[in-house]
Amino acid sequence: MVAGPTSTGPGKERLRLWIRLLRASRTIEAELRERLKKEFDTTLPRFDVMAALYRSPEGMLMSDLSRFLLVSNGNVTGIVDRLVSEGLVTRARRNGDRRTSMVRLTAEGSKSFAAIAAAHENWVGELLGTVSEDEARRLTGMLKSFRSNWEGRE
Amino acid sequence: MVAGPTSTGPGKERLRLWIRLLRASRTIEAELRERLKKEFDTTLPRFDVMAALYRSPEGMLMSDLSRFLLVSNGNVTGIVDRLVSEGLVTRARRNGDRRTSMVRLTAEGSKSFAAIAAAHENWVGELLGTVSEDEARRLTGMLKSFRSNWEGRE
DNA sequence: AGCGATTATTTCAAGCTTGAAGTTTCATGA
DNA sequence: TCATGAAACTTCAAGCTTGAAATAATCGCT
Repeated sequence: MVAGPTSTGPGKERLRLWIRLLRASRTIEAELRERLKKEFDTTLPRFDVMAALYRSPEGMLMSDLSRFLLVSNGNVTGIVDRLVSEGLVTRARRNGDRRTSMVRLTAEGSKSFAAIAAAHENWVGELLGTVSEDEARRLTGMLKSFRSNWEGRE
Repeated sequence: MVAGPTSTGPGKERLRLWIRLLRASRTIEAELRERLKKEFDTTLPRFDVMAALYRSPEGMLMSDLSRFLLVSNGNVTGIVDRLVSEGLVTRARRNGDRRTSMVRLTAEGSKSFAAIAAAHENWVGELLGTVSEDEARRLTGMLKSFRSNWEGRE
């Protein structure tokens, strides 16, 4: 996924884009992962789950989480298990539907996340520092239109 | 890594870009992974290693591979182990430095990769079909300049 | 020659990830 | 009511991933 196209031709331009896209996100992701580990002794998947929950104080279902984070159900189960055992989130059984449980940040989890998120935002600002504000806006715009087109496919 | 910034402000534009970048690459990556599995019964990491080797008929060292693919040494060991056991690549001990071995595609591996790569290129063309050729070129350009700035940091 | 540092690689534990199979609960229509 | 199917979730095996520790071979220096 990281090697480039070996020749020129019609479909090559998009392949080139894909390679670049992947290398950029892997590079940044690796750097963020390393810093999360070193500075906060946590991981990217845990951060992702906490970020989602932070936006939803009322809580989220397991299936909400997996849909939002673009990962499988079984995956979320494991990550939430670990977060629960660390006291950062809770699974609250509901009265209505006993199959489901609302996952929420604990007070400690919320406090912990706020601190990590602040550092995270600064890191991203630093790592993407060479991209100008204007360029960032244009890139974001293109990626956004890609996304909405994607969602509207059969 | 997938949730968005919750407020507006100075550093938010790059954070927004990062979120979009990550969601786009995860989306495409998931689709490619699924197709590689279904159509060719292989995985993205195996494909990546084979793609790197395909570009270097003379072979690559394990450390060349891990550097090129942006993954750890131990990681490559496992993937190459599996490719060797499938008869797709070989580890050739060298006369000179007995610590190292040249990893090469076998004839079967090379043939197999060529077929997969052709399908892969078509998939990427399809998945990024909504991005115009011109947009693709501009996006690639921005990502390329990000990359070269990145490499030039201390 | 020999010793300490460096380099290339493997091994390992812990955690992430998927997809498939299994469990429990709910909804629906005969 | 109650069976049948759908929905929410968990479990599991296999593979990916990292970072640290262990091995082995080479290099540089005296």
